[in-house]
Amino acid sequence: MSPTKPPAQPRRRMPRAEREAQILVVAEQVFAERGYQATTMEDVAERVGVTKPLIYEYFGSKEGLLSACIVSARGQLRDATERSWAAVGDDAELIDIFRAGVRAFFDFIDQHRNAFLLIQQEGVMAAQTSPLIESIREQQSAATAATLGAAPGLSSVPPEVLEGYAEVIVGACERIAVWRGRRPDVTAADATELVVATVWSGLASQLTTS
Amino acid sequence: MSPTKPPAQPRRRMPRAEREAQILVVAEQVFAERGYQATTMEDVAERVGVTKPLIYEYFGSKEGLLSACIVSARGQLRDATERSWAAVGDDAELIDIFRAGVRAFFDFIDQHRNAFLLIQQEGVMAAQTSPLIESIREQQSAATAATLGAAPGLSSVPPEVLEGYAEVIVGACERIAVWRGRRPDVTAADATELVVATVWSGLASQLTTS
DNA sequence: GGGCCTAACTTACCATGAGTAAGTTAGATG
DNA sequence: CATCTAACTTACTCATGGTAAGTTAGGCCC
Repeated sequence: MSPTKPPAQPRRRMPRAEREAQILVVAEQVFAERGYQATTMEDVAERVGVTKPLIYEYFGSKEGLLSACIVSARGQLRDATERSWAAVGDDAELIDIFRAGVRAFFDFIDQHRNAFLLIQQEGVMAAQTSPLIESIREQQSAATAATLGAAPGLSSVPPEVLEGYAEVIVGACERIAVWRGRRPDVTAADATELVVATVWSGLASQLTTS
Repeated sequence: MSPTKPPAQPRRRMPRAEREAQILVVAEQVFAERGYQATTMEDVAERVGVTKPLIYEYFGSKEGLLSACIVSARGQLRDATERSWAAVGDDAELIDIFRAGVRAFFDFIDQHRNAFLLIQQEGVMAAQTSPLIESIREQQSAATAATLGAAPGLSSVPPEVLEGYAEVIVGACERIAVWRGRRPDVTAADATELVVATVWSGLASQLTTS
C-alpha cells in the first residue's frame, strides 16, 4: 500500500552518479542527432530537465561532456566485442575468433548508431583532450592485437607487427561501417565477410611462414 | 633598374583568386596547429593580414573555410596518388600499382602533415556540409577502385566488391597513418609493406579464383 | 592625367552560446 | 526539528561567429 519509494512523480533531485549517467545518455542522443557544433549545452540541459551549470559542474566543459560520451561509447563497444570473443571460446580456430570480433563490431554499429556517430566526432577534440580519446582508441587496437597474439599460431609474431595488423583491421572496419551508411544493401554479414576475406589471408600467411 | 613591379612592400590589394589561395594556406596551417574549435576567424585573418569580413565574403562561414581547406587537401592527396600511378605505368603488375599508391599516400602524409591533420578534422562538419566532404572522400575510394578494376586480372570482379576493397584499403591506410604518429620508428616503407602484406593476398585470391 | 566605377577591403556593430559566481533548497541525518 | 551538505538555479560575463554599412585602392577609358 505504502511503498517506501513510490516513484510516481519523478524525484527532483538525484544522486550525482545517477544524474551523470542520465546526462550522458541524453547528450549521446543530442550530439548524434545534431552533431557537436550544432549542439548547445542548453539543449542538453533542457532535455535532461536541469540547468546548464549542473552539467558544467559534473563534466567541466562541452568538450568534457563529449569526451565522456565517447569514452562511454567506446567502452560499450569494447564490452560487446569482448563478449563475442568469450562466446566463441578460447580454443576456437583463429579465423572464427577473428570473424566473431568483426561481426560483433558491425552488429554493435547497427544497434547503437548514436554511439557510432559519436565516435566519428572524435576529430572535434582539441590537442589537449585528444590523448585521452586516442588512448581509448588504442585500447581497441590493443585488445585486437592481444587476441590475435593469444592464438597459438601467431604467438611467434613480434608484437609490433601484431599491433600493425590490429590497426589495419580496426581501420578497415570503421571505414566499411561508414561506407555501409551509403550502401544500405550491404548487411552486417556482408561487411564481415568482406573484411575477413580481405585481411584473413594476410594473417594466415603469417601463420604458415612462422 | 626600375622593375615594373618591385614587390618590396607587399601589394595591399590582391585579386580575389590569389587572396583566396593565400587564405587557404594560412587556414590550413592554423587549423592543423590549433584544431578547428580552438581556431578563431580572427586568428586566421590576422595572420593573413586582412580582416574577418573579407574571409566571410570569400568563404561564407568558418565551416565553409574548413571545408575549402579539406577539399584542397584531399585534392592534393589525390593528385599525388595519381601521379605515382602514372609513374609506375599502366602495364605494370597489379601489386606494383597497388604498392605505389599506398606508398604515395604515406609519403604524402609525411610531407604534408598539416593537410593530414586537417583531413582528420572532417568529423567536425555538420550534416549539411558532410555530403560534400563525404563525396571527396568517396572520390579517393572510387579512384582506388577504378585503378584496381582497370587491372587485367580484376576486371571480372563486380564493382561493388571492388568498392569494398577500396574502402578497406583506404581505411587501413588512414588508421596506420595515425598509428605512425605514436610509433615514429615505423617508416613510410614499413607502413606500406604492412598494408600490402595484409591486404594483398585477399586481392590476389580474387585474381586466381575468377 | 584625371575622373569614375568596381572589387577589395575596413570599421563598428549584433547575437548567440560557452562558461561562472553567488546564491537557494531538497532532503538525508542526528 | 534543527542542521548541514550536495543538488540545483538565477543571473550574469565575455568571447567569437557573423553582418551591415561604409571606405578606398587602383584599373580603365577618354
